Amino acid sequence: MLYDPSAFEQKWRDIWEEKGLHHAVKNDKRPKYYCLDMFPYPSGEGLHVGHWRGYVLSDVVSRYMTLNGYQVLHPMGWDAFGLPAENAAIKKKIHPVDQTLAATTNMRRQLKDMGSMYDWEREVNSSTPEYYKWTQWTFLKAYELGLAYKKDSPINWCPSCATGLADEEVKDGRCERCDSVVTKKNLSQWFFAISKYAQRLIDDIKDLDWPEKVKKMQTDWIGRSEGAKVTFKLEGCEDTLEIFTTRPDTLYGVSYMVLAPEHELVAKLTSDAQREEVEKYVAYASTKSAVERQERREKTGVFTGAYALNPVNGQKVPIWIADYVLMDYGTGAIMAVPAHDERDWEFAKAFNLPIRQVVMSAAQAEALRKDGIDFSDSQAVDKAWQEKFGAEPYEEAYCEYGVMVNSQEFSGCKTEEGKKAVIAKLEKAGIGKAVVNYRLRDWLISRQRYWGAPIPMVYCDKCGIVPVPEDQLPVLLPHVKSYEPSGTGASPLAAIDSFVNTACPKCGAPAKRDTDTLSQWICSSWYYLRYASYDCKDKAWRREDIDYWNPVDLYVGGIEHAVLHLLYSRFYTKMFYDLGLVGFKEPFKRLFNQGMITRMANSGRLEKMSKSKGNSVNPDDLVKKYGTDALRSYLLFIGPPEMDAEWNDSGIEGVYRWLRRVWTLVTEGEITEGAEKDGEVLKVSHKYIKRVNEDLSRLHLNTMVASLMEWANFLIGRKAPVSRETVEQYLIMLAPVAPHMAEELWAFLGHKEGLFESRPAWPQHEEKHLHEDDFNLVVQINGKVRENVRVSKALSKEELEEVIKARPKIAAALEGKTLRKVVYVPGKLMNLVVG
RNA sequence: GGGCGGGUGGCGGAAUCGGUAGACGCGUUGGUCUUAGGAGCCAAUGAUUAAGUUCGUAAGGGUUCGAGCCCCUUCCCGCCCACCA
Repeated sequence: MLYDPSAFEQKWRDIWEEKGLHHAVKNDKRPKYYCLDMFPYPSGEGLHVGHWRGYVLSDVVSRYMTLNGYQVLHPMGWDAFGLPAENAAIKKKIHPVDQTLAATTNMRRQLKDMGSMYDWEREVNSSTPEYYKWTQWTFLKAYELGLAYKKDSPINWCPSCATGLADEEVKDGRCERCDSVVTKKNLSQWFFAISKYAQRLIDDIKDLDWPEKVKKMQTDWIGRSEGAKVTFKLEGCEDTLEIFTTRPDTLYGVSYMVLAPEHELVAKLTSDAQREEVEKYVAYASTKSAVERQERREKTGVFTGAYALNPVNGQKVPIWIADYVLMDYGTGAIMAVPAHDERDWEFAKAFNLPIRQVVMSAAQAEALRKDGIDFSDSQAVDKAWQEKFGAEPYEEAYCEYGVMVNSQEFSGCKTEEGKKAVIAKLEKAGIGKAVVNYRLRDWLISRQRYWGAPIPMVYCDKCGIVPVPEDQLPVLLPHVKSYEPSGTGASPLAAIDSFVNTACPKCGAPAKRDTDTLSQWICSSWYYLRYASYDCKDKAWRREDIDYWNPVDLYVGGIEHAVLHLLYSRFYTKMFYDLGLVGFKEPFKRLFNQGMITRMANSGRLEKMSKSKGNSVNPDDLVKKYGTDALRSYLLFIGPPEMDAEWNDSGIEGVYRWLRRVWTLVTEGEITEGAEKDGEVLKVSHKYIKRVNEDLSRLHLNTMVASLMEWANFLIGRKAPVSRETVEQYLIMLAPVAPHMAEELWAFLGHKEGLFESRPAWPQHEEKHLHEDDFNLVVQINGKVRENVRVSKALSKEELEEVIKARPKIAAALEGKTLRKVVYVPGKLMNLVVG
């Protein structure tokens, strides 16, 4: 029979849909498995084969789990709000609602063509009022918990997207979406206090079954560092200056201070003589974007004319301003220790500031120890160090740990211990304390764009900021013709009077709505909960639904979300946990990041597949030519799923041929009824059953397909009848990869009920079939393979030695040599070491 | 500059533990079938050699009976972070 996938693939998709096989229902007799794909944004360009890679992987797992008796939830939906969708709509001059509808219609059709077992009844679309009503509700919950606050501050501003951005959305000083250089803008904006959760986000990630790379990226992004806050007195001024340092042990080496140009004390401190120069520098620094800052590595800065006093030795040190100190990290001010910090070193060199060494290297300490210096006598240490090393030229900053020197009573103390000792001294004096500082900053969630969920807040002259009561949700996004961003920092919604003007929910007086919309990252921070309780009308979710389905067992998606979506979702889950709304602290138990599909682009380089780069491959054409099963198989076979893989147009031919050969074997070969009786077939089949199961459990789906190919090659190559049992085992294991063909052949074998409907037992290998009396002994001489000998497993090492020594080839090699050693790896290899 | 991955035939990639390097597939070559073949089927396919052999996992060194795998040095590619005090 001819292998013609177009003749049956659609038929089976219709049958699965008709019978509701993909609809996940709670079933307490079966264990549940929640397999989730990161939902895509509805792009007018549709899906290319790069998108399919992750979806095929999650579908194979879902189908595998289904056939293994699990109740599987495998949903799909649309991350429809947000910049990409809105920009696409603007470009096409259509309304985002229409653009979304057109794109989802096309993409849903494409996803159905994949044969994925998505439960379409649970489909969500984040841009529908039914969904964003609850997105707004999550904002109110955050507000209720004190996690949402409004702040007037300089924010990341993308001039091209005309909206504020969260720190996570800025990459290399550029907008993550459009690559424009990000600037700063002063706006009053809503933030989520994600930094309050910094420690919990670090602690709980450790136990997750996630790629170490992602865990590390996220942990580094949160950026915990331990150190001290130290208060410096200022000369001739009542104010004090607070700094953060991770090296309190170098406090005696401070030779100047630096404030960020934006620091609030700058104006106050600056002397009249320096004022003009300082103001010029502040103005200059404010115009520089993050990108420009990176381009110029030479240090710049200006002396303020003011001095601070070192709290431990009273030394007078000059205060400078420089843009290498960042306003939004630590306290926006540092103590500079050029001898032991590279950046301070460069600055001190550039401006000829003093450099004082207060840490000696481990080598220097060792030399002093050899001289018999008593490290508990700090004066002796200072004296000895001065005599031996004091005159040594100092070529660069010494940033390692070592032993303190020139540090009064701390000299001779190891720096690790010195940290604690210095902090203790500062604490006692009330001018410092140990603190933990995080790099993670609060999450900016206001967007000055139209296509998002309106922030459910009202401003009343009398009552101030008033949250919209839950029963008045959703705050509907008005349907308007003109929605382009204003670019001024005001949201397009601000120009719509009927939207802006409302009554205060508290006092009823005329009031105004917040006109910004919520970042689309909020929509995707809770959708995995909505899938579990998709039909709940009066709440975001029913507790019993999420108690059954959540957390997600396997989450599949791209690594680009390592510190965006995945961080936000974890934060949101912890917030819900604190509110008692969910019973778990982490949303995704296991994470899998599929690699990109690359292909030669217009640029002449291998690049990630995308329509704009001119290197995308449309799955629709391939489905037409080879069928869905072949495309699915090729996307698995192309390489290790977690690694990038290069698309090869002729690669799909290979898997297509394999499927066709299997098809021919079943439809044209002779199949004997009943169990497998041929010992050779049993042995080989069970070897492959074992291999396929191992590959599946480790998600090595490329070698899983290779194993299935080898198994088929064996069965076909025998040119002998195959038993029904073996064929059925093969089809069941093929089913997750090529479900349509597996079903069609299952029916061909006479089954009345479909394969996925009846869920036949998943094959497990039996050790007894794998047992062999003989094995291939690899014979090596001095580590080089000389021969392969078929021998009995019953033979001892000594007996085997006799056997191989009798082989002419080996005997010849041993002739005239002394046998020094025999290494035997039982059941595998024997190495004769001769000299 | 820092961190994390990688580097294996003409190509994509195999190789659970340190034990036959190159599975599987593409491509190529030859054969077969055919009116035809850009279909199918069969066979060969790391380099070298007439063969035995020898050489081969980015380069160099080390540990080991034995190294793609472990250790050291260097080079190249990718990703992430980047003046984070």
